[in-house]
Amino acid sequence: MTNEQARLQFIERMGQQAANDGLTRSAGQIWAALLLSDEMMSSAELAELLQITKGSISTNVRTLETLHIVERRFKPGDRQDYYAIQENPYTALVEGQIRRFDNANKIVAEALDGVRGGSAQVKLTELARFYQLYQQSAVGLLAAMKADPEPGSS
Amino acid sequence: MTNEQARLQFIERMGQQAANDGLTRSAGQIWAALLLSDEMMSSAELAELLQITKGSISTNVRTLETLHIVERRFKPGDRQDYYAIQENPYTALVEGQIRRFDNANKIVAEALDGVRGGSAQVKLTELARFYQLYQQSAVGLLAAMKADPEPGSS
DNA sequence: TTCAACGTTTAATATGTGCTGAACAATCGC
DNA sequence: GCGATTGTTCAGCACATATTAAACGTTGAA
Repeated sequence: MTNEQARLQFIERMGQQAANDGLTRSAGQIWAALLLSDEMMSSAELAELLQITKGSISTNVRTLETLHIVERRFKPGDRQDYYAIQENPYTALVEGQIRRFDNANKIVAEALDGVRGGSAQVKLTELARFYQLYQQSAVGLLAAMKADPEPGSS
Repeated sequence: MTNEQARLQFIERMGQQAANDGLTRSAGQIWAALLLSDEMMSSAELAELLQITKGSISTNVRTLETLHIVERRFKPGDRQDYYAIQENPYTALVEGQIRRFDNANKIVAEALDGVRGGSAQVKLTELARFYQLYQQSAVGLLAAMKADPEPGSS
């Protein structure tokens, strides 16, 4: 398999994977393209490479920005916006997951407050325990990632 | 808030949460209803409580079965199928997540094999490292859950 | 055998969502 | 100011998916 084929395949697979994780296929493809690129890329370049309209690039890049995966950069004297992968993109993802566990914990805690009944209490407590363990695990992961920042060569 | 209101609210919220996690709203509602119920429930009971047709109950219960969250039970001399939450429903969820990380790792590993180019190698290695750390975290969580099986009272 | 009850499957419908293409706003060079 | 370039927004369309309603197969009782 040529270098080019490997790149296109990776872009396609990241698109599929993103679509399974709540993002859009285009967002995953943009992510992959920026991972593979040595330089930051303009939206025109992304649109040409991925065969996506600039409108879709705009919206998808915005969601990747809010997820702190992609950041917008500028070249002096150049009106175009450029995009690149952020410095530590994955800590933000784990932090987002932790926030979601917070929400889940709230739901279960409120249910435990208001619901009476024998085995329901038991099973809700099990569910709450699961969410708490999962959250602790995510917090530990985040700490490990921050302790070992994988200092990006450059 | 009455006991009944708290139950309905929990069912509704679990439905929303499930819809955000790749399941359907109905699947989340069935899950919640079985969590709250002291006894196992028939599909007729579920359909009546959740206002869902028996067809939808059938398909959604099947997906919950394949996820090892719900199991099908029978009463002697009763032709109806009954459903209940499985014994340790959450270990199976973590195991599923671990399998998904396996897949992600494969994608990145193959990309690392085939892609040449300066910073791409670095960033792909970072991504691989992230997936590996995340997977280790999930494996640790699974071990913790199995070590502390939260022996369901009864 | 016949009928009733139950679970499954499937076609049709409804609903949500992503993408496109065009209109719009903003900015820079001339 | 004017035209060109760029990013954003939005209506319309296309597609995927969940739900329903009905048909079907199966099973058990009379």
